[in-house]
Amino acid sequence: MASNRVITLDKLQITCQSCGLSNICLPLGLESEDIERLDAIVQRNRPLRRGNHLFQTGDTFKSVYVVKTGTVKTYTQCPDGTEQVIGFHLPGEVIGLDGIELGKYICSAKALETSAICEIPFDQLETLTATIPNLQHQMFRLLSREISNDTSLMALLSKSTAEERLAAFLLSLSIRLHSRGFSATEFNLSMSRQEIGSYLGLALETVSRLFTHFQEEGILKVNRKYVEILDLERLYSLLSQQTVCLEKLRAP
Amino acid sequence: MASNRVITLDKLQITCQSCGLSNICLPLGLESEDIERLDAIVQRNRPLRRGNHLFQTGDTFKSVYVVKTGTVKTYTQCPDGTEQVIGFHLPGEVIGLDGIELGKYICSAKALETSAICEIPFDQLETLTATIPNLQHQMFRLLSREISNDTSLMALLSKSTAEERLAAFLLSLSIRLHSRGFSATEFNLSMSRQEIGSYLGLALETVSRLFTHFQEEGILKVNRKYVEILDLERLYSLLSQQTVCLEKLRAP
DNA sequence: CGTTGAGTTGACTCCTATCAAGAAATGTGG
DNA sequence: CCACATTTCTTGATAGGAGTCAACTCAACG
Repeated sequence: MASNRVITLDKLQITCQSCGLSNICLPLGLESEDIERLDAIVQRNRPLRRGNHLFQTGDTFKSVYVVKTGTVKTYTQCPDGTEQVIGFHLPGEVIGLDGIELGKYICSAKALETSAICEIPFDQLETLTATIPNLQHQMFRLLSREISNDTSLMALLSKSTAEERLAAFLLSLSIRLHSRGFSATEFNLSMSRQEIGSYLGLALETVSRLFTHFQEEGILKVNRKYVEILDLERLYSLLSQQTVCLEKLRAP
Repeated sequence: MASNRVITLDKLQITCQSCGLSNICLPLGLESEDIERLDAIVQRNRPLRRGNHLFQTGDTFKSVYVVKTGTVKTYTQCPDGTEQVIGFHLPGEVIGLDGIELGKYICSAKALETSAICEIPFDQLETLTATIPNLQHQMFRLLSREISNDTSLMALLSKSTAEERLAAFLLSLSIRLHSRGFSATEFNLSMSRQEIGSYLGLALETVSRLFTHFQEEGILKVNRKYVEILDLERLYSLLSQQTVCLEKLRAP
């Protein structure tokens, strides 16, 4: 069942640039003709501008999406009107998997900055997975990873202090950006303090205070949205106490 | 692709009593011969006694499990030794899906009381899903549901007060037990205050205080592990404010 | 019948939310 | 390009919810 022609990372990126899903398929490898078949169903829509929605809560589930560039946040609206941020999705990450169960999206997805998104019609993907065992396995892995990530985040939210949460958040961003070829130590936050707070279960003022606190400690250099991590070790050490190992915070 | 012979609930339960997975497959229906094939790979091991492990963190992932009777908790060990409860799994619910990604379980699963568990070897299941499109779809749905549930729980943990958390927890139990034919208003808690607290991100003392508080309010009648919900409406109204709709808390 | 672990209750402290005001950046229209 | 409006961010003061520590009760079990 294992592929006899395993594609290397470089080859894969060239062959299937359009869809981050290929990265997920990598570990077991897919035959190049299979990659072409996957590539064939991937739609490249025009870039999504800041503030525009990819889908909204309740929309009929039709596709999963892969972020190519930019950042997308997913969120739900609480009964009282406030929004609850579910996640931030960076390049290479997949959105919309939670819509499979009920056939409609249970959250909304909005671009935080101009973002290029690939769309993969799910019925076509399912047809493909049924005929490519490896792809099916990678899809299961992808879904399983989502579950693992959520589990880690739940642990973080239920156990940790504000300081630990923000440290974990920054390190998660660092790791994920680095894995996509960006700098691990300096980046622009595309989300507001409010959105970070909502995601981490903190008030926006607390987030703001922690940024200045980390800066005073010499751990960060913060200028509005621009963050530079000066002392990665210290940041890591902040969550060594109770927090589940960060390996699990590594995102899709 | 849709089945021409849709199995009814009764028929299904008789045909495939051994594995709760069939309940998940219901919505789209499976042909009875397919159900037999699914049934054939399900292993019925001897019951797990209280305190015994189904698997532990780091064990090689081989199977997913379905609780038939009893309760199983999943948890991880924090670096400092304390345990973080991930979930409580009631009859009909599936365990171990988070192990797919890395090929090893990322949490431990332990019986809270004597429990009957079905084991489904995952490689065999994958072979089957590749040849039964409906089953593949149901597996995707099952994984997607896990993600949705986790999302709801994250929202609960990051936004809600202790009161809302415990109310949501009790209602979740109520709904899940009821859907399996048990009473929605009275049941035995198979987990300790400590474990509830860990799951909800609260101190055990807080959980205890809330139980007495709910009792004083006439919402519950509590006797140690035995809980009777006297006023379901009031319990619901406690989480109507910010909490994401409970529909999502309904578990696997 | 003593021992052990779970659960309850109280007192106190601390973390973080909330309220409020000001500063900085961003956007808009003339 | 500049003044004004708006949003975002920062910082301070205050209060409340939940954690922690500690003592006590209760049930289970040998």
